[in-house]
This record gives sequence, C-alpha cells and structure tokens, in this order.
Amino acid sequence: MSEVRWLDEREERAWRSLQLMQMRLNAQLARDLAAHSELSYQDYMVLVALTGQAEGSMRLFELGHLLGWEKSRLSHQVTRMAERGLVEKIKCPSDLRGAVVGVSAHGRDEITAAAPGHLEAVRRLFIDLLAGEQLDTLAEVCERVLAAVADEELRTCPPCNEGSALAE
Amino acid sequence: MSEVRWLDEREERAWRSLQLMQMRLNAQLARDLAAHSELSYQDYMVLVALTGQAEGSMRLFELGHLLGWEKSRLSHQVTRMAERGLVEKIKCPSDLRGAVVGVSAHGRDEITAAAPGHLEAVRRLFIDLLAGEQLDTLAEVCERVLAAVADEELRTCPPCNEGSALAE
DNA sequence: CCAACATAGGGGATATGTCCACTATTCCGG
DNA sequence: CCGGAATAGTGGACATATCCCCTATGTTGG
Repeated sequence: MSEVRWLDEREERAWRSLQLMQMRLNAQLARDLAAHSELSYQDYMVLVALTGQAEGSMRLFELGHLLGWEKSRLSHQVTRMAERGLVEKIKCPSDLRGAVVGVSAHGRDEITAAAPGHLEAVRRLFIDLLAGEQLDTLAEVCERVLAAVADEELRTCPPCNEGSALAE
Repeated sequence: MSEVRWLDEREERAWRSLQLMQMRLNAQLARDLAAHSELSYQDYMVLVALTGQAEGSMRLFELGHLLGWEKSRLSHQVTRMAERGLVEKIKCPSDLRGAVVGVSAHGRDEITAAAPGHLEAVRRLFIDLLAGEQLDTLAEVCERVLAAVADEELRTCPPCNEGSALAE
C-alpha cells in the first residue's frame, strides 16, 4: 500500500510513556507486595477474584474470564497456589470436565493481610495522582483499545479463517 | 492509621481497564509480531533502540537506560539475540568492564521487514483510536505516575535506608 | 443412539523475567 | 599511590507465561 506512517512526536510520547509506565508501575507494585507479603502480584489477583465471590470459590474457566487470563496460564498458576495451600481445587460435581477453585483459610489470611498495603500503594502511585476526569479519560481510552483488540482477536485467531473467499 | 480506602466505582473502572488493556494489547502486538516475523516483542524493542543510533550500536548500560530495563534482563536478552545472530557484542576498548552491542546485518534485515507491520498494528489497535487530546492526557498521566514510581524507587531500595535516625 | 464438534482443564517444552551473588574495572578521597 | 566505594556486566536459580497438543466430558443434529 502506502509507505509507512511513523509516529510523530505526540504519538511517540504517549506510546512510549505508556509502555514505560506499565513496566515500572507493575514492577514497583509487585516488589511492594513481595516485600510485605508472601504473595506475588498474580497470587493477589487470583485471591481478590475468589474472595469477591459469595462462596469464595468459582469454576476455573469463570476465574479465567474474570481475570482475562488464558486457561493454561491459570491452570499453572492455580496448581502452584494449591501446592502452597493458598487455594483448594476440587472436581466439579455437575460437570465432570471441570474444576472449582476456592480460597483456603490460609489464602484468606494472606489476602486480608496484604490488601491494605497494596491498595495504599495503588493509591500512592496511581489513583491519587490523577484528577477525576483523567481517570475517566483513561478508562475511555482503555475500553476503546480493548474493544479493538477483542475485535482483532476474533478476526485473526479462532475458527474464522474459513468460509470467506477473500482469504489471504 | 485509618481504615482502608477501597476504590470507588470510577477508580475501579480506570484501574481495571488499564490493567486489562496492558495485558491484551501487549499480547496481541506480540502475537502479531511473532506471526509476521522471527522477532519477539523484546527483540523488536532492542533492535529499534539500536537502529535509532547513528552507528547502530551503543553501550549495554545505555541501552538499558533507554529501554528502562534492568541490567540482568538486558544481559540475558542480548546474549540470546547474539546467539541468533541479531546483534553483535564486543568488549568496549575504552572501558574494560563494558560491552558494546551493535545490530548485525541480519538484525537490520529483520527489523526492516517487521517494522511496517508492527507500526500498522500499533496504529490500528492504539494510536489511531485516540484523539489528540486523549494522547496528551494519557502522556501526562503516565509521566506523572512514572515520576511517582521513580521517587518511590529511590526512597525504597538503593543505599538510602541508612544515615537517617527515622529508620523503621 | 451416534458421530462430530465444542468446552474444560492439564501439562511439557521453551522463552522470558527477577533476584542475587559474583567478577572485573574504574573512580575517588586522602 | 592505595583502599574502599561505585559501576558494568555475567550467569545461576527460580518464578512465570506461552505455545501447543492431549484427555475427558458435554452437546447436538440426524
């Protein structure tokens, strides 16, 4: 088609600072969590999701959807967490293919102890630095991008590449 | 101190969508790159940085600063890339501790072939979805957060924890 | 009822990231 | 000039993520 449209200064600034922020912010939050608890950031996210459920448990695939993780990642993660006694995994009685993960007492203790500190860090390093409209703009931006990504995922990977004559 | 200040709906929305976007967008860009080239996203970033230099090479630690990577991560990455012939690493004559990394001809070919497609993906999934002011707001937000993180990194990790009587 | 297909989950191989300890130099104050 | 700090980079151990294939179940149209 046409020649490449490189990023101009404005675009470059936004794109670069976003990528840097992602890396640094996540790294700092993870370090903070590791320093004040036995939980990794990923452990934390899993436990938050589980404790957000009324019964403290849910089907594996539901958890995956909630977190937006691939099934394999989640499977490995849950296996590791189960080995450490943070969660429990049992076969689902109503669907023999499936499994149900639940927080254990130990997991509850850990998340209860870690949450306040983590939340403070999130506020200190992110939320409290931003004005309300900035939060909203950010959310709009992210949601717009997420929609585009979801769209592209659909068009690219699943069983879509058949049926149409305009194949590549 | 006081009790925990949980995130309200607005804050939650921004924080959650940001985290989701990070994950999905990066994953999609990486998949896209992998599908159309032999380069991982990390390879790509290293090569972009190097080809951005006049001589196509730079000191390892400069590269690390430019990318914002830890030295160890960079060392591993460059070693792997050198094994694949994408870059070359030589001892620095003027500082015997150091090393200089340079793009190889092969590396140049790869990045030249991959860049247009990747850039298009970045535009399709991110840049072109946003209005100019959104880009600016985003950049401001990210830079603000980055400053706070850098600040906290300074206060927390390096050789700071000594000298003051107000130790923990 | 059965054959195809879809869905839930597991797990190995491999790539990557982080922590940390270690070596080799260079820099600097006295 | 020397001894102690800072700097540059390496690499092992381990945690994590992804790709991709495998099994076991459900589901559904004939």
